[in-house]
Amino acid sequence: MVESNKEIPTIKDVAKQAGVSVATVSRALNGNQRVSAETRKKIQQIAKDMGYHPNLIARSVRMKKTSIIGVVISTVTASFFTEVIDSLTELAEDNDYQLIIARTNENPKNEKKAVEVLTQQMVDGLIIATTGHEIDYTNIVNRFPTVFIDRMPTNVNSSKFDAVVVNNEDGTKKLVSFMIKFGASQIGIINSEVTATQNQRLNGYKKALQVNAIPIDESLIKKSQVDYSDVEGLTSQLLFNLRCDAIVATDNEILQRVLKRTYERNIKDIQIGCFDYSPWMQFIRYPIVVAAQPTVQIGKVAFKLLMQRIKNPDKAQEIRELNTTIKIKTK
Amino acid sequence: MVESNKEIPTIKDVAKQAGVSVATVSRALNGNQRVSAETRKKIQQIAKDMGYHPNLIARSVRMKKTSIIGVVISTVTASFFTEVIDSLTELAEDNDYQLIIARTNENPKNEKKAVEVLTQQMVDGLIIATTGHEIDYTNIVNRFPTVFIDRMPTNVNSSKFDAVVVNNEDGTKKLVSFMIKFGASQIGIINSEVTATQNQRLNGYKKALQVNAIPIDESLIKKSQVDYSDVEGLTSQLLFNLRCDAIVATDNEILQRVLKRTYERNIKDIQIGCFDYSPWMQFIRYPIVVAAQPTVQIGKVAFKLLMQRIKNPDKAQEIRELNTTIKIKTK
DNA sequence: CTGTTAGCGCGTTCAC
DNA sequence: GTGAACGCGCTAACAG
Repeated sequence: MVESNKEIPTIKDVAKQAGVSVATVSRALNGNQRVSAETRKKIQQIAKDMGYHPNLIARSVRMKKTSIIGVVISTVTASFFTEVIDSLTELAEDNDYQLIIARTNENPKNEKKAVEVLTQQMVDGLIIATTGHEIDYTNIVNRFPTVFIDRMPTNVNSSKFDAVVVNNEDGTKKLVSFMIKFGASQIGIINSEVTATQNQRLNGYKKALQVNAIPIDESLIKKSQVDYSDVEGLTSQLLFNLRCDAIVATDNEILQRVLKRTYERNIKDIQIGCFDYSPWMQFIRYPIVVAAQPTVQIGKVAFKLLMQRIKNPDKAQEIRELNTTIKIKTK
Repeated sequence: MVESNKEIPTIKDVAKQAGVSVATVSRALNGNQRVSAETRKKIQQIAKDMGYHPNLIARSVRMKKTSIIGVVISTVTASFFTEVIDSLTELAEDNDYQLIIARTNENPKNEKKAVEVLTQQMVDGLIIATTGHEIDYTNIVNRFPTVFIDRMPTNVNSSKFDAVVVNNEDGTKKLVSFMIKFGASQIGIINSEVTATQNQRLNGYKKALQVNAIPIDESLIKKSQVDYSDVEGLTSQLLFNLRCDAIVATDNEILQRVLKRTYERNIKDIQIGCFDYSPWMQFIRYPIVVAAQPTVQIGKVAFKLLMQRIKNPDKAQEIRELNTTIKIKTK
């Protein structure tokens, strides 16, 4: 067993080995300064031989730039967020940034803690999917370049931030209109009421009914518990008591529980509407209309806006609204 | 619009405001030293009023401890990895660590780059799902506490690392045995050959056949392209030319393409075997046997082993092998 | 072209 | 109990 040297060489070690000052090493390795080609070559060789790599943390405190972006999301296990993160990760790699991801599980306390830790880490910027529960982001956005995604903050007395959101209302509106076109007449909806997003989706449902001259029946509108424990029961109500021929599930957690019940009860004919496309949906028994969120695009726009604000913290605020795409599986 | 002060207060600012030295502020805020209760109270109050938070980056260079763990995985979009990451995130939160996640997309070049960047960030430890393509980790594991997950490194001349892997061979062996028990006799398998993991899964398939006295027919063993472009064609071969009544897909990417073809061709009776459970699987038309990997457990064990090695870098090597759990959907 | 000096923000001697 | 001085590893300013 080779007992390798555990010490990590510093710029000082390289300087000593090369018989020059640390400043010269720094310049030689960072390229952009004037150093004789000869000494540069020599220093590069020695650095390589010693396995020297600059300590990015030390550089960060000196440069007041960490090249780290803090990302705050609800959970990594939801496809919407994994896809956004995947998109952000790719952009980060291309631009030499690192991502630190924190999750809230929709709990404002976790969100506060997450933002606090990230700012203490001196991140160069923040990308946040806020729970929106009255957290005051005024000081944060004034000090750190910040882009909100998915949901707008509700309580910020500053315009020094950007945002990229999805037109959820329009999404459900298109969604439900398609379902009606495909023959649905008694359409139930189950949402979860946690976020503003969810309410927007409900509004879209109502608008679609209005546009199609279908009266809004409040008994067809169900809100589930935050832990989704009652979704299956609500599904039964919609199916059997209220004779629905179609159900809209406003997110995938709800959708899976709806399907669990309809499969159990061996329901053959029902139309399903939902948000957030997953490739698994093509194997579901029913016709299904999906409002797919532009996750990759959200990542791209958020990253771009963040880069711009990092470059110019006082630039004008930009709020971008993106649209969903409807995907249809007709049985 | 309130124009808030953009400057982030440092320990120096607090000291000046309180009329004490920075040393006293540091002591007062970090608790553990001897400071008069009076001045401590006062300093804490002032710090709070000023919105002071310690600069963790600066602290890191001083303490030679970043409280950051680097995680290297294949992709964030695969459920196996998201579940492991979710588990790790929870443990990190509980222990005041941050996670920086880098992805390889199974490309050794990306892996090398990722590890390089993370070590330059002076992470306190590494958790790595290596592509296993001959990367020499000797120097890395000698310098940084490292735990490998999912796959063992192939080329390390040191035992200063730990690992937690899954018994893939046993997984497929159990999986296929169940399929046989449920009536399958002509069982095809499609795997992707990229990683050692995949080969182990193939071996388990062969062992299961042996144990059940079914001759191994090499023509039923298919390896797909890395981009999975030929999976659907291979599925057709297994179905129509080779008359399979069961197909094993060694990961979810393959599985989805197999299903795509069987649905297209309106296949009614076929048995499916696969790795990595997803809740969506309960809505698939066919009987299905899944070897579920213990993702949460993998995260827990990996984190624990890492903590132990951080505490004692010279401790004895531990290689943990965990088992899959079989989940069955009988139509 | 290169070395010396200074300082980023912090925690820790070592005096008083 | 408190302050002055030092150093973590690095880059930038100023000399020469």
